[in-house]
Amino acid sequence: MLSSMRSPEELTVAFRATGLKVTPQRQLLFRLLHDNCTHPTADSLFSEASRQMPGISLRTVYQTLNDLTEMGELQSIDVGSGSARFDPNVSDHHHAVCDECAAVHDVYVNRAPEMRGLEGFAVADAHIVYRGLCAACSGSVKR
Amino acid sequence: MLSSMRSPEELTVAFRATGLKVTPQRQLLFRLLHDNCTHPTADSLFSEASRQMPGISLRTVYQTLNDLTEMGELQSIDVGSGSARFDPNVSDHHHAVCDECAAVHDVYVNRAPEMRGLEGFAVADAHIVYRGLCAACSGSVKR
DNA sequence: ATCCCAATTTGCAACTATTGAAAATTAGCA
DNA sequence: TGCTAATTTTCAATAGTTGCAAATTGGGAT
Ligand SMILES: [Mn+2]
Ligand SMILES: [Mn+2]
Ligand SMILES: [Zn+2]
Ligand SMILES: [Zn+2]
Repeated sequence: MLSSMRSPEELTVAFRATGLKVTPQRQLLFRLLHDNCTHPTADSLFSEASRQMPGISLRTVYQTLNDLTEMGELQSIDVGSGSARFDPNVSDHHHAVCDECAAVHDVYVNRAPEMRGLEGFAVADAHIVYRGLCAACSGSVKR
Repeated sequence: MLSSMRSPEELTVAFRATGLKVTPQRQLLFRLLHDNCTHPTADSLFSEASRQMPGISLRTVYQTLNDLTEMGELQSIDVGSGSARFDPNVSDHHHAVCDECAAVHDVYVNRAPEMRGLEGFAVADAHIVYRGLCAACSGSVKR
């Protein structure tokens, strides 16, 4: 059910097995993404990566994210915030975006909703984006 | 229920009442958008507008679309196709995007799905994007 | 019918997110 | 230790959209 990206160690093996090289840049990104539930953007990952490896290029971050996505280790999601968010949680789930702090949370729906207007449409995928205020932000309402 | 953008005539009155001018450019866009269920992009509207009014600028199209959106006459939707789609149907509904022809169809859901992971999240809005093959495209599958 | 001026349009530069291309570097094997 | 294909870096280019300033104009006032 919960299908998560493989660990840095497993990815190292998997990459080499496919003829892909395991570079320090890639290893760093494996680590930054592992168990990362913040739904980071390429740029936020680049910022953190730069701190740990000054000189790493944004292009490499994009490249690696795209590679991992093609391999099915990552999911690229679009919540309408302008830039893609990357998600090591590749299980079938949805997202809630806070209008205040922009945090992205996972949402699991049990049963698909009944819909009208999809007669004849062969649904391959459905993604729900909820917007509103997260628990932290709605708790700290200024009133 | 079905809340649609007002007619060109009604918008003309509404605009003037607000101190906004009714220019030929705006009138043209009022007409192009009225009853338009194609979920057009700014650029597709610009193309059609240019045909009827050579010289109109893309900037004006964006400006007018943004104004109408702020006024609640239009809805700007993001189905992940790179550019915003504008929808004169401002009722609460969802969308199905064809992976083959990129057409965007309206979808109405009766009952919201049960979800998990939203404890404490104050949902202000939810939007579902379905992807797959539309009736036309799944009918003409090449096999 | 004309004036006037705030609103609008236009033209174009700037901006953000992402990708393309080519040169420089390097992982991993022989 | 060398070799070479894979990777990284650099930087230009692209798409969609917005910012800004100069030129134009709708529509009320005269
Ligand atoms: Mn997620
Ligand atoms: Mn619609
Ligand atoms: Zn929040
Ligand atoms: Zn189709």
